[in-house]
This record gives sequence, structure tokens and C-alpha cells, in this order.
Amino acid sequence: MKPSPKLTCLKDLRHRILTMDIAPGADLDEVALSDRYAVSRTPLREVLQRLAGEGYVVLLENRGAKVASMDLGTMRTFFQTAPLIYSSMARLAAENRTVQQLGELKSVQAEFTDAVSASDPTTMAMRNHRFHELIGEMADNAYLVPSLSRLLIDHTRLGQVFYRPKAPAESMAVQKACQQHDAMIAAIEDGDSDAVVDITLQHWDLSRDRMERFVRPDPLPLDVADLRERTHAV
Amino acid sequence: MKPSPKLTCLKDLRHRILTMDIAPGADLDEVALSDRYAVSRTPLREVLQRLAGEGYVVLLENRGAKVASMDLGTMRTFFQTAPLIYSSMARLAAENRTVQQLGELKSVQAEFTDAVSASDPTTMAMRNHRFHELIGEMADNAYLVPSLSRLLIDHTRLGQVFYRPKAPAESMAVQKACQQHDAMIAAIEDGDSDAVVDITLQHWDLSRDRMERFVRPDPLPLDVADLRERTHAV
DNA sequence: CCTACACAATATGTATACAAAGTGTGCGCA
DNA sequence: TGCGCACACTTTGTATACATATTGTGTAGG
Repeated sequence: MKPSPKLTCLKDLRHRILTMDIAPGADLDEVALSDRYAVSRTPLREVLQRLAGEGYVVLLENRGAKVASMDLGTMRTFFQTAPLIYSSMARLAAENRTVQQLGELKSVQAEFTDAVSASDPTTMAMRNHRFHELIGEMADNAYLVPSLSRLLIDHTRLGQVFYRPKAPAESMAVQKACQQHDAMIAAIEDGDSDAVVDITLQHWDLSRDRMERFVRPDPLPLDVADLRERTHAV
Repeated sequence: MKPSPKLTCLKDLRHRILTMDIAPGADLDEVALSDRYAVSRTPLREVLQRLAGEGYVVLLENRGAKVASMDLGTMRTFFQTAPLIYSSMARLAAENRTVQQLGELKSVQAEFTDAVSASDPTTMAMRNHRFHELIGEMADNAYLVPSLSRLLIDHTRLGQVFYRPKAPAESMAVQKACQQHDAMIAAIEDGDSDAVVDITLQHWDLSRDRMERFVRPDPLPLDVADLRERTHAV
């Protein structure tokens, strides 16, 4: 039962896009990719079509595929939309989860914790992605899942910075996020909709703070006296 | 500038699925379709992949494509999700619409009114679809649009009954829906978010009532005495 | 020197032939 | 007669060759 090269290609491209190994907005060359994954252009194009359907890439008529970009407009929309979808999904997950899904969620959370301990940012990001994707599956809502998936693509890409803590405060934030995951699992297991929505929104606030700090970091320290001199110098 | 057969195929399949000319759950034969639209299997398969990405069809590994079904679980989710997405989109549309989009919306609404006057159920359904799709475009939210699109697919299919009025009461309902469209346009033009959300929810309630009546119609009139006799007879 | 057009090079889109997987039928055997 | 296996048939998946569109470059003309 070896996995088909096509499926490998699909999953690897998803992975590389989420980890920004392939940058947002980057052009994808069909022949280069079909060469890399040892499939012909026909199935490769089907993979690209599928990735386009999932929101990972955009297809341009007669001008190939490129990775979905993350411009300012996108980000604005992202911050506007995320809490609505995340909280809706959380509520539905608490109502509709199966025991099997709950087990898988715990398993993924354990793996996530391992990655945190190992300080492996990429693995952390991917397992966090899987964690939230699973909550989407639990919600069992075919209409909302596509929205969640698209949000998670950009969340995971934006959140890379989250898992590469520079300052100790950042490291603490990851710890806290991890605890929130545990609390979410508990609330989902209890079927406590209100609790899981509450924790989810806290989780979002934490994540948003980090991301906004990345987008709009603290200004570099200035030496005012020095600045004044430069002004005169010119 | 003649349209490519591929694009014709894509649009026509969408149309036929929405009008249930191709029934929910129906199997799609690649060779039959590629024959019908005069394209080879390669571009046809790309069309199917794209339709799958949009939620019109589902692709089964090594077992072809079938039109997205509308089972009980789907419908339950549909009724649960529609008001959330519709009202969110309405609010965003009022905030983000461009004047050009507003013009197009008015134009589509005029066409819809024409179809109502002409009592052309299929055209009504398709123009109603386009009307709400446009509101999605106005909302300018790449994360929510896929959810709206999927809801509209099922709404349009389910709502066919809406536009084939049997009783005078049904005909009145269509008139009312038409007026609500006008009210939505006015509210969107004014940028009155609260108003458009309010009207949108009323619009949903109207539509939902009709659809639920279809799903769970009034029971057939019984002659109780007669029923009793039958019971004894057995 | 800049612009515009033409042609070459590259990349995408389509058709067709072939391979592989799935499905149904019929025959043999218990 | 019922079950199971094998083989043929149908359908889907992949590779490759060819057609078409886009892009870059070079040259001629203003």
C-alpha cells in the first residue's frame, strides 16, 4: 500500500505552502513540479486545480498557478472574519463531535505538545493546523468547513512567527496556547458549547496579539539627539 | 471572441445542476459529457475538478464524479447555517459595495422582476441565485464567499419549488421576496448595515417557510371515520 | 534614442493513446 | 442451488505529443 505520487505531491505542496517554504505569491512551474514529484503534467495540473479549490493557490488563465498571496486587504479580512468562524465551529464541534474524533484530537494535541517541548516551530505550526482542522471536522458542517480551511491556511502562514519565539514572553504565549488547547478538548468532551466558544475566543485573542505584533512591531529604539544631528547634517 | 467550449461546459453544468436538470446524487459520465460539449476528457476532467472545488459535485477515487447530494443531514446543516452566513454577508455588502456592483445588482434585480412577471420559474431561480451571489461579491470577503456559494447551490436547488407556485399564497410570497430584494438594494446603497441584516433575515424566514413546507408538507386530508374502518378491516 | 512590430522561445491548454482499477457476468465446484 | 473465483468489459487515471497563447528580444523605423 504505497501512497500514490500524486497524493504525495498534493500533501507536500500543501505542507510547503503552509510553512512558506514556497512563499505567498510565488509562481508555480508545472514542468518543474511534475519533474520533482515524478508525475506527468496531467495529474500535476489536477493537483493544482484541487489546491486552487482549497484556496492554497490561484489559477490564472493561460498564465499558470501562483501561491495565494497575503496582501493587506487579505489580512484585514482575515482579522475581521476569524473570530466569527472559529467560535461557530467551536460551538458546533462541542455539539457534534464523535468519540473517535475526540480521541484523534487528543492524539494530535499530544503531538503538538511534543513539538513545543522540542522547540520545533515548523512541526508546531503544522500540528496546530491539524488540531484546528480537526475541530472543523467535528463541527460536521459542509458549508462552513471551506471558510475555516481558508482561514487556517493564512493563520498557519501568519502564525509561523508565533512558534519561533524570540523573547521569553513569546515562549510563555505558546505555553498558554497549549493549555487553551487542553481546555478546549475538555469543553468539547463535556459538550459545553458556551465554554468552548469562550476559550476559543481567548485563544484567538492570544494568537491575534502575536500576529499583530509581527505585522506592526514595536518601533526601533531611537536616539533622539542623534536624529536631530542627522537632520542638520542634510 | 467566441467563448471556449470548456467555459461553456463549466457554466452549463453549473446551470443544469442548479436547476436540477441533473439530479442531486446523479453520476456524471466523463465520456458522455466530453462528447456532449465537444471537448476531450482532459479539459472536461478539469471542469469536474473545479466543480468539485466549488461544491457542485463530489469526486470519488477511481469511481468518477457525482452531483452533490441533498440528504437529510445536509438539509439540517443548511437550515442551521444559512442565517449566519447570509446576515454576515449582507452586513459586509453594505459596508464594502462599490457603485459598479450596486448598478449590477439593480440590473440583475430588474431581470429577476421580469422573470417573475413572465412566471418563468427556472429563470427566476437562476436570477435569484445571481442576485445573492452578487451580494457575496460585494461583501468582498474571500473567506466567507466559499460558504455562501455552497449555501446558494443548495438554496437554489431546494428553492425551485418556491418559484413554481401552486397556490395563490405562494405567488404572493414571490412578490414579497421581490420587494425584499428592492429593500435590500436600498439598504446596501445607504450603507445601512443594520437594516440590510434585518431585511435579509426576513427574506430568509420567508424562504425557509416555503422550503420547510415543501420538505414537510401539510398532511393529506384524512377522513377519520374512514381510517377507523380500515383499521377494523385489517 | 525611443517606440513598435515581428519573430522566437517558453509555458499553458488539448487531444489521444495507453495503463490500471473497478464492476459485472458466467462458469465451476461444493 | 448457492457461493466463489476468474475473466472480460467498462471506466478512470496517466503519459506524451501536439496546438495555442504569452512573453521576451532584436531589429527597423521614426
